[in-house]
Amino acid sequence: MQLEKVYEPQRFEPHWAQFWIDRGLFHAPESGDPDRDVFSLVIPPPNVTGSLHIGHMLEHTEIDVTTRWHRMKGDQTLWLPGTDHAGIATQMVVERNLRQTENITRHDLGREEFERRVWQWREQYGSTILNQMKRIGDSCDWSRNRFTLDEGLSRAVRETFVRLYEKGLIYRGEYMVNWCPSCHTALSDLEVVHDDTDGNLWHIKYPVSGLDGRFLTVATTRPETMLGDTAVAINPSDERYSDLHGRTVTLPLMNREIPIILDELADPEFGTGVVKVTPAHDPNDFEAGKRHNLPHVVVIGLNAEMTDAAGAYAGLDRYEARKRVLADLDAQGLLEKTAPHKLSVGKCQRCKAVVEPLVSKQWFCRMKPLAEPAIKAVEDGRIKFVPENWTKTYNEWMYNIRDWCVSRQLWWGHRIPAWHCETCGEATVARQDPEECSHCHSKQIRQDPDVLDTWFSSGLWPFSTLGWPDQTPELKTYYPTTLLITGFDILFFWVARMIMLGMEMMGDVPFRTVYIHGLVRDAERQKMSKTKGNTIDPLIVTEQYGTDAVRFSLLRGAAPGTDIVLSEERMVSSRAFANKIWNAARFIFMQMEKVGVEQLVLEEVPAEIAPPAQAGGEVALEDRWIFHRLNDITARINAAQDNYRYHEVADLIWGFLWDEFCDWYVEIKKLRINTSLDSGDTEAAQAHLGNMLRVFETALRLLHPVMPFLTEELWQRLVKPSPAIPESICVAAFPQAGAAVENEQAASDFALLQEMITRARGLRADNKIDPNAKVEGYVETSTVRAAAVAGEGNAILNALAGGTFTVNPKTKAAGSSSASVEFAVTLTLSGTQVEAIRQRVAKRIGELEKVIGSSTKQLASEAFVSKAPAHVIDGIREKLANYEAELAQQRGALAELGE
RNA sequence: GGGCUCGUAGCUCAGUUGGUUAGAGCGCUACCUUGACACGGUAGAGGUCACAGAUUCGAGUUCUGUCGAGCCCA
Repeated sequence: MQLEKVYEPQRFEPHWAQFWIDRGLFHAPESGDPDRDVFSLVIPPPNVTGSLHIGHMLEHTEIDVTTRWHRMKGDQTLWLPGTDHAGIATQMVVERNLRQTENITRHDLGREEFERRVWQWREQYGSTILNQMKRIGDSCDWSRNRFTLDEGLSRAVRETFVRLYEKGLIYRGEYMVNWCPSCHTALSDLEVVHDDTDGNLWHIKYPVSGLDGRFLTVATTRPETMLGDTAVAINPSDERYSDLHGRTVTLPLMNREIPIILDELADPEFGTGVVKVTPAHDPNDFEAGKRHNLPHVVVIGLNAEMTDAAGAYAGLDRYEARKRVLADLDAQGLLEKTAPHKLSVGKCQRCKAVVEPLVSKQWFCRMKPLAEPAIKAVEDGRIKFVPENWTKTYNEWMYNIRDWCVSRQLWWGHRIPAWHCETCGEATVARQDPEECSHCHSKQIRQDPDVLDTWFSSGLWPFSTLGWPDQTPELKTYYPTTLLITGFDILFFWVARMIMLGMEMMGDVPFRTVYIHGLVRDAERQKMSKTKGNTIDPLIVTEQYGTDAVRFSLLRGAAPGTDIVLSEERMVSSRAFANKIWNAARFIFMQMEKVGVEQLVLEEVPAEIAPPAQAGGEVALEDRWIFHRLNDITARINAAQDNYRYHEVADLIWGFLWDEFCDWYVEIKKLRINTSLDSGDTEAAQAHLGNMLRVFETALRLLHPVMPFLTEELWQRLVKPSPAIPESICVAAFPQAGAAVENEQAASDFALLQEMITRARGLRADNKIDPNAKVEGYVETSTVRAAAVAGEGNAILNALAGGTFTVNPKTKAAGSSSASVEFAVTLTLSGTQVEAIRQRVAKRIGELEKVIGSSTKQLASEAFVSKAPAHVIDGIREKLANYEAELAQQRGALAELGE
């Protein structure tokens, strides 16, 4: 079988993506198998309006790697996909569409027709991201795809709302909320983003009534709200104003008498110590207003325009009103000063409009009682955060939690299941649409027009997607889910709420571990954003470099707790790695052809690594070594997977395949197979090839979770299909380390051989020998082991160092040498360039003297010898002896050169 | 104001409980188109681990402080 010369992922990725889905390889059965562990995970549901961005790609890569690893380990594995309905975002998209195509608003259509249009839109575009996920190979159980507005999930939302209402955890009332004047809805605190902005602090003089010429100066950042002032406050302890207690001031521009109240709200240290109080337009003032029974004067309306109560300013936009108010105050000599001031301005997360604090009637969810069990679940370890320092952030927020405004004035979402009675004014909250008021039995009821915050339904995701409120087998099998992988930006929005609602509704945690991934940044460590134009489109780079290379690039940076730097360079090098593997396979297939082996025939695909076969009567050194190494990285990769150390998984497999397998093992097998065939020993050639195939096949399985496409393509070509063999590498056993091939002796012997080869090559380079020229030389050994290794590895040394080396010859010709602890390798050369060698040897002697000095000093220290553990001391003694042995040899070599 | 994270090779980053001469990728230098691969090979250069103290026989790793960068909450 011939492979193309260069790795071209576009040729096979779409094929395998479809293959996995067609064969149902990611399908999770509804019931548990008592003999297998269960691994379950729900996707952080992407926004239905969205398309895949690089952040998703990272998140999905980490999820997919973990999921594929568990599946291959034999766990009963479920990755449940889906999308959320994204109330505001979706409504905005469809409204924009209506405006552009038909020049109408949703109000022109009416609620019912608008909702129909949104569903229509969703049918047409809502699967974009799901299709993209299929293309990049996300190993989801697509038969369980869910949407937050599905019938079942809507039932879950309704059940939850009613239960919480019945427990008194949901209430309705007039409170100050964050109002987005552009989206026309209330927002929760979390949906408001704060921007530090340059503004002004305006000092305004309010005349004190009855004291001619006496003023109280207030400082404010929002002068337009003064029109709604119903008091000014001073601190009760502030002696500057103690004579004004009980008096009133005249509100400028409005000529309204308002009281001077005593309240802690006024900070004597800040500004003049006097603050204006506008209960209808500021959350702190709202509270103060409650304390002092102050009236509310609403001067800014839902459109951010001044209301009739604003008198002469009625109808103006809030910022226009600000200008006019300031101008008028100035004209009356009441504007004392304007000082630049930095302030934090709340904006709508969605549309960036400046949020207006307004009093309105909304539904709230009481958080404290829900937070308690959620705090406890993390405290006692039933839920673990990775990295664990997120626990602190989580606790911080949970301990200071405030009630959650859950109603939204939108048309797209779960309608609040409450009916208001026009007769008695009470609300009926019910699981089934009621016919009459449950309080007075009036038929004059109508449903609350509001919908719920999208996060309310997302908060139920880990169990609503499994069928709750029905007690389904899936719920029993897969809840609590094993793991959640998500970003820190939705820790409060989503993770915390899932924990609270999971504890409340299910009586158990929604997941046992929360892995928080980092942020993808560009090569300059900048956040990626559309406005900066530095985004990397995963679909484009996937086409360019291959999905596997993009995944690999992301993973290599994904050390827990760090951000991920992604650059073209990285993807280029990952693609180079993929190409390297591709070409290793290409070489292997060529050898198979040469030896007459069509495909790798396996009786099974075992998890544990079995010992290599003998070739020519013995197990070759390189086989003993590579199987040991394979076993070692298998153990390390499993451990790294277990601890979400994705960067380590990637690095380990890279190092093994490139540095050990390709650079050493394959080079040696090249020699072995050729030698065997040249001498007509087909059996030996087959044995050598067989071992190489087994190592490669096992490595492909180790690599599969990380690079699913490339490994599937090669595995399918390599392994001969049979009923005993899985139909895909994605369900073949993940390798497990065992004692059978552990061989520390082979590891250190091979390392010694590598050193001989490297030193011989170094001599070639130092002496500027033509890389194609064959050299002559010899190896002298000072230990029994080194002699054995040099003997067994002689052919390898000759091949890889390009020459003929004898071992411990009786007569030695002069040449340039490189000496190590256990051996010296010498090139016999005519016209040796001694100086280069001399310099290198001298440098090495310097290094050795330095470390010998520090080791000797350390061993001479009474404190060290008496307190350090024995193995550390022994280690240093041994090392010191080695240094000294090598130093003696180096000095000898230097002396020879000097002659 | 409170909290979190980071400062290690030219660049981007690893370095799990303190322990023998601190690693990788990219970049750089020299040489090599050798029948898997130039998306390659071989050899090499490059680091006072931000700074100052402390603990310890021993600190990139622990503690305190300083400086610098970023993020979250109020």
